[in-house]
Amino acid sequence: MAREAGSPQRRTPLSSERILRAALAIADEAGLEALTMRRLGRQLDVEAMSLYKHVANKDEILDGIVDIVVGEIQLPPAGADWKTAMRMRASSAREVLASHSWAIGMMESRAALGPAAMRYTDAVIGSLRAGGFSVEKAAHAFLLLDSYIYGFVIQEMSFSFGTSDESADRSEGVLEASSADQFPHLAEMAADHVATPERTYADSFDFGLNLILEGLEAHRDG
Amino acid sequence: MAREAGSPQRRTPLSSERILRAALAIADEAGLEALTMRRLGRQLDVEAMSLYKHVANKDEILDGIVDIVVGEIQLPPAGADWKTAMRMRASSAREVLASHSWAIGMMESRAALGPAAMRYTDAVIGSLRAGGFSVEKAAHAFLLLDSYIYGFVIQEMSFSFGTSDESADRSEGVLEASSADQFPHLAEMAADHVATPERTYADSFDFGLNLILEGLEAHRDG
DNA sequence: GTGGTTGGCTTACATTGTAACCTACAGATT
DNA sequence: AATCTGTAGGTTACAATGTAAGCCAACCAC
Repeated sequence: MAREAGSPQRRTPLSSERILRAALAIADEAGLEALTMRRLGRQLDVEAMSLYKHVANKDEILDGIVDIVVGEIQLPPAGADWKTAMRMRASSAREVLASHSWAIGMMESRAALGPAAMRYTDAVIGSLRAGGFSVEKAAHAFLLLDSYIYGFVIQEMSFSFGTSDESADRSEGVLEASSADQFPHLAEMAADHVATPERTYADSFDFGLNLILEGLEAHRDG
Repeated sequence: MAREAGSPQRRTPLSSERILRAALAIADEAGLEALTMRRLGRQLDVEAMSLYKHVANKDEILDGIVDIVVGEIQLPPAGADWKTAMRMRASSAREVLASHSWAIGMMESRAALGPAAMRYTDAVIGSLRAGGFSVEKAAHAFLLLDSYIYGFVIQEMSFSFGTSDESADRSEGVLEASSADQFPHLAEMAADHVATPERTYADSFDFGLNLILEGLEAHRDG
């Protein structure tokens, strides 16, 4: 089981980075509920308890992988004007969060910002301030934009019938059987959505984002 | 241990409603992680396994209490114009979700809409359609508004230092020690926030909500 | 060398969700 | 009334989880 060519019997030593990297891989491939200490140990070819020599507990691992994910989000480019900067970081955030679909659910519980989250937050606020927003307006804008991004990803995830087979069955059943008469507007919209599978979400995201950006521009120094 | 005065030895029988009600109480009072089948049984003066005569599994309970919470959200009043209707249901949603702070974290994982969620969704869409939105525009508006609401509550929760003691310590420490020079914009904003404890969130919520509503009005039949 | 630190292993335990089975009583049937 | 049957509860048991405690071998500075 030698990993390094250099010393034949020696495997590459553990480290918190290696642990986090492996934890992230498991969460991405098998879901957050599959991320157990024992499985993480197996992945790293090590006993579960050995992990505790490098991390305090599982929560620290969870905090760590969330911060890694946040670190993948593209920072708003320093030179660009605030609107395009926000557009870029927003679509990057949506992309990143959607590709680690478990991450959104953790943002809520994990309170303290990791280093990447601080960097990200600071950069976003900086971009807004440079664009002419007062501290207070920048706070409002930041909260508004991030609320939209997070909330959108949540909904995008929870409506994702199309990948899951049984949920498709269930939702189709529910929508067909009962709601046609009981919930006419829901049925109408669902019927409209059937034709357009996923393109709609990207459109919707851009629609909302543009609406918010235009609104912010109008209120920028109100 | 008789509960009913009528028959002295007989306790009030279990039912899925009673179980859900008790589960909701536990989650509210002690947090979602305190909601275990054994504790739920204890609360109802019953063995844990007896619960399974009324619910299929724990997930069904979780789905159930989420739907109860959604049911607490005030539906958009049918008569009112769409803007005030949206304003009312949005602030009700924020209030309800904030008072069951565990609920937001579950919206993401639980895919299928429960009956209350369907009623709610249908009513919101109906209100928008009645206000002159096309099916497509109503879908956009719905997604935008709900994204904002959910995302806002998430951030409101995760920034809630003030109740938790240790998180206050931590965040203050982090913000003071390292970030003053490394993250100047973050520090600046944090300093600004120190003076205003919670009033700011209500203001911010209204600001964003108004901005979105105005934007939607402009795009209503674009 | 030697003594200490360190990174891994082993064992163990409390807590979780839940499967399988048992029991006693409420009503229906005879 | 006597019997049957379904059901709401209890009991036991098990596998999986996070993690505390202690052990040991290999490396390090001296």
